[in-house]
Amino acid sequence: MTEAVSRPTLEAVAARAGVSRATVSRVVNGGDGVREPLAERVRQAVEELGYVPNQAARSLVTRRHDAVAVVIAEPEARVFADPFFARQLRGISKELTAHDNQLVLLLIEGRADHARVARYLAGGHVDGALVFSLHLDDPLPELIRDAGVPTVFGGRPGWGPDGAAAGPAGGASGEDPGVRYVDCDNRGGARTAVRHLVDLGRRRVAHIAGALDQTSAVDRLDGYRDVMTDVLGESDPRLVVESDFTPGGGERAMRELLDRCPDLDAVFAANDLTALGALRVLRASGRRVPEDVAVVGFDDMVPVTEQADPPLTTVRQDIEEMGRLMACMLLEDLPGARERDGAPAAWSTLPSAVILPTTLVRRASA
Amino acid sequence: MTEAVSRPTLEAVAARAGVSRATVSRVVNGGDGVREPLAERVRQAVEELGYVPNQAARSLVTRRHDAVAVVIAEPEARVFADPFFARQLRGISKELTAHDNQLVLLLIEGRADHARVARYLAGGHVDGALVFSLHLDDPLPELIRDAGVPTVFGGRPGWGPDGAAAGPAGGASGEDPGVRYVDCDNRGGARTAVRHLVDLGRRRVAHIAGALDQTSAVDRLDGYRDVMTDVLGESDPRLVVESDFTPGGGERAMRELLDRCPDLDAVFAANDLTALGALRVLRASGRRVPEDVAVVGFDDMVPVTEQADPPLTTVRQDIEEMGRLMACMLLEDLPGARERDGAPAAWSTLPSAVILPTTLVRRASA
DNA sequence: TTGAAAGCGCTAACAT
DNA sequence: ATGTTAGCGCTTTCAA
Repeated sequence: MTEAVSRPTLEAVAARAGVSRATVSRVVNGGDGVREPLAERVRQAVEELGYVPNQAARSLVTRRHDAVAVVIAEPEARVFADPFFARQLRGISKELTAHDNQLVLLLIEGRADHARVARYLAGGHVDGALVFSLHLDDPLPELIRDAGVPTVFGGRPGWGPDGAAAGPAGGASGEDPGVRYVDCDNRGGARTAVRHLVDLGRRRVAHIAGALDQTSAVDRLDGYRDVMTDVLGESDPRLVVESDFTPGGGERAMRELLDRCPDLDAVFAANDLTALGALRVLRASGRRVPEDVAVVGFDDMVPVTEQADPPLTTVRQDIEEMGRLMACMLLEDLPGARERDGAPAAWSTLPSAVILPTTLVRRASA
Repeated sequence: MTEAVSRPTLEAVAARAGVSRATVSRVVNGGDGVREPLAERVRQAVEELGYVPNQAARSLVTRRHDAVAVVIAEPEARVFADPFFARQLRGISKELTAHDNQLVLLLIEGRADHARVARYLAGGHVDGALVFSLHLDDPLPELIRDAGVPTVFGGRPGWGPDGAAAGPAGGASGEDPGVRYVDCDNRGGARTAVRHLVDLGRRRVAHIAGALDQTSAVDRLDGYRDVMTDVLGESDPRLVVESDFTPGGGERAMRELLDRCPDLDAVFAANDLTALGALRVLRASGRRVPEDVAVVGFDDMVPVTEQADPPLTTVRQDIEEMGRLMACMLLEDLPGARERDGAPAAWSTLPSAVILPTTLVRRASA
């Protein structure tokens, strides 16, 4: 193995530049308070020696790591079917990179991993955490709170006092004000979708819900119910089936729905993948989409929606932006954020929760 | 912000247990050479104080980080469409976790990021690197070599002397023996796929190749050609189109092929996503699959292949296992690997390159 | 503005 | 088997 030979230290650079370690340190960390000719000599030496600071030594004294953990707690299935996480990661990565922070990925596979992750976070190896895919019974939030690590959640956490999402225009809901999260306007997006179906003249609108132990699924269901009761005075429970955000689940749910209500004329699926499954079953049942049954999805995973047959009308959320914002929020919470980025007078602090808007993307299915 | 108060140090534990720091250190790191009653007292103290070792301090002296970088160099498109990376990451994560190593994710977006990543790796922040998705002109390998970090590649790197993959049964090809990588038997898998089509009686077998700046695409093309020349004495170049591993690319390629050779009776696509696009165009053109045109994909991304219409016959590779093996190989290269895992006498070293077998999964499309 | 010196928390020789 | 001690490479008072 090519073993890295011992890297040059501050000491070495100092010697070469003929200054003290302290001076080199100053130059390396922004160079305030070092006169130009000297600073230049130091930079020279750094360059020539190929000096790179030893992060461990630095962390030891600063107690900062410039690293953030990303915790993904999705047990199996969905992570693979769904480009969702790849997208979020991309957004997060961009933002972290821009601020010279590293991304430590923590994937949770099973029960034992919760403890492992909690220990890691509590161990002070990272400056903060970005946590995804919380399920209602998830032990993680509490463990994290105990760990005392600054944290931002992806998606509204479910343990808050209320089960209601924010209104269409965004703004934090009535949660524990300390909890920071980024989410899209699930409820509002769902309303838009269902309203669209209603505007198309559909009245027997079914909903294939996501896994209801996740707030996104709950909020979308609520949005669906909002419009249905608004329009019809009630929401027929037979038109709702809980599923799991996967194509296979979508198929099963669609069969169930057709069984119960063969005369349904529209379906709002909790996400695009579910819609895909529904589409297949509808086709197999001899129904035409959208003529007989109109279908709307959620997410707008472009490769999925555009390749669907027919191309899927759906509610778009900007997933990458959500990731970026999560990272942004977290970085803001970290000590030293302000100084490090040359933030001017108007240092605008993000609110405790950010709800991104959604938009309806019309394609052929509805 | 809930700010973590200063954690207990070794010193504190030592004081509480009434022993020296060295003794505590020994117990914490495996506890060899500490008599039981004492060791127990130390464990008590650790427990009571909730002591967690400071990784920075430890790294500073051991020069190890118990962290591995995963570098994904896919510019855009594919990462999102394809659950491929999620799967590999899962495999890697499992193996690293099992050996108490952390996963630092480095996503490469553009040209500037190469330098950033190289600097990071050279900076000695991680013990090793797992690198994916190399393209032929990629500057990364060289930068990494210079960085002197132990590295394992995902997929055969393209800069070696030969352009040929290993034989069907696996084994390293004639590369620089120092380069370590894990790949599936792309060429053999392609052969199996095309042979299957030929066995079905097809003779006008087309191939939609992947991006030919990646060895996986080249190897699959080679496998295709192997069989075609074997069966027909030649491989008609008009039956091959280069594409990009995406559904959209698959569509375009399929149209092109139908244009050139309307009488083709089979298609071997470089991956499942490409096959998906091809399927759509074939259907749109009024051709039945598999009656008129048989289609075979590559990868076996189950959510894709099973949901395809008709379900896709494909070549399966065990992606998660590839990830696991990559991590395994890297860990092996790291100093101290042997001692840390209680490896017995027969410490079997993985070969420099591992080629995993593929299997044909028959579904409805061929 | 620059330098000297004191640690940060830990491991690993070396003593005992 | 256990304790003592000397750093690992860096930042950060404090003096000059």
